[in-house]
Amino acid sequence: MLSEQLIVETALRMLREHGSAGLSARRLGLALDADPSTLYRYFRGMDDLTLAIGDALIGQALQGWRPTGEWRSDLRGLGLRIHAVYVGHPQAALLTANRVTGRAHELAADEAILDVLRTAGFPLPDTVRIYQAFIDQTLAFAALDAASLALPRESLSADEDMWRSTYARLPRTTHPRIAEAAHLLATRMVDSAYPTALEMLLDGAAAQWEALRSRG
Amino acid sequence: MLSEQLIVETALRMLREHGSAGLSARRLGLALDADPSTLYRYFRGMDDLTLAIGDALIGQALQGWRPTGEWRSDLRGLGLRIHAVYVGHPQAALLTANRVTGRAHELAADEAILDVLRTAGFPLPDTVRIYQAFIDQTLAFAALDAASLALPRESLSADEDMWRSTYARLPRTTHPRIAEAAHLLATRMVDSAYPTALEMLLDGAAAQWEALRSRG
DNA sequence: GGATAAGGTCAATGGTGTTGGCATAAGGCG
DNA sequence: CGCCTTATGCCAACACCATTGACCTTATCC
Repeated sequence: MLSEQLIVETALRMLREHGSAGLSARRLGLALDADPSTLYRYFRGMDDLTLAIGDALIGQALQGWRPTGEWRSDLRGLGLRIHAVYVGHPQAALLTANRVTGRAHELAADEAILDVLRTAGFPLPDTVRIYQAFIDQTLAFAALDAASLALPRESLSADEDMWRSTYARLPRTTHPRIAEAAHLLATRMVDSAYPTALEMLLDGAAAQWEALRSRG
Repeated sequence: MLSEQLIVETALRMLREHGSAGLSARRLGLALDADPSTLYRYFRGMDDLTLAIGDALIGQALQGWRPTGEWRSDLRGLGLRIHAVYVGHPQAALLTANRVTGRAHELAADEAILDVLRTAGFPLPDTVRIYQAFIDQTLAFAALDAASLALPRESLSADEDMWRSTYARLPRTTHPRIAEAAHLLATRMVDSAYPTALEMLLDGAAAQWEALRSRG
């Protein structure tokens, strides 16, 4: 009746509906119509469940992805996919974005990224360096963007209101620069800065590739 | 006897010593030799205390900073200072890096960044865009770098060990790319990728400044 | 048909944030 | 001086949390 997959799916749904503080063994058991202690038959604890949720996100990002052979568009696609899935599950992303799960889907993603770079002809040291910069930047922006999406709903303290209640009402005498920019800061971009940053990173990698190519 | 500042300082010390899960109202009260409920005379709740901790970090980063008038080095200095303070308090950074406190020091930091750009002659829309990219990138990397420093100590699950126990032992048949890179991945950089990414962002801003200057 | 093991329940333990009521002490003011 | 107000701290309690060990089905294999 119960299964690891069903539990993870239910947990993801609860995170979406009740916020990242709404996930607890008790509530999860209630949603599954099972005793909370039952969950410990499938996971060592809530932390283990958290890692499983994170791995499910990565798996969802990689689903259906196939390398094209053009390393730049492949990396772009992988980064945007991972970022999109995390932003699509903000509460879950907050819990998992900075964890190393070591589970199947995460390993597959790392293998895929490394394979794209190696197949393109990058030497091993450069591959590892680019890989680290690429995955770190992707997850860092994913976590930040997820946080701004997840926090307003989860808590009534609502950081979002801060922009209207505090920033927009600061007197020009004490904070002139914020005051003059208030109307622009209030309508702050919902679009993430990640795509731009990703393109800049790919530019750097391309320059390196050209340098290698010219030297032979 | 008690004071807001004393409570925040004690909380920072507890976070450093006992990890980010070791901060609780009860333990904090114990460390201050006061009843947990006393804390609610100074803060609306633990979330309010969290925001105060975050603002203390920003205040620490700005302490002693003065603008030189050269916008590029000013921004670089601000970014590196903020990043360094967050990485220096990893457990506290994890709790606060993606929150908007709306308190005095945060407002001062935002005012300082905006002032640097406006004084340099950037138009208002460009100023706001660069400001957002700059602060988001700084905080995103700060949070990610802090996470990798904070997690190993806080939990015995130790993501750090994952690299040795899992990644380094993957068979070449199923994960050839990880296997060949394992020795490089194991000795992964302790250095953050933030300085490089920051310089790239400043490059972009400089290019924009040149374009504005050539047009008049 | 009986042993074995898996899957689920129950009750209990020790932790958490938070609240309301009560005590005490300090300071302002007639 | 005496009183009143306000601030500050303590105590007891509430509702929630993760986790565990003992128990009870139920199905499956030999």
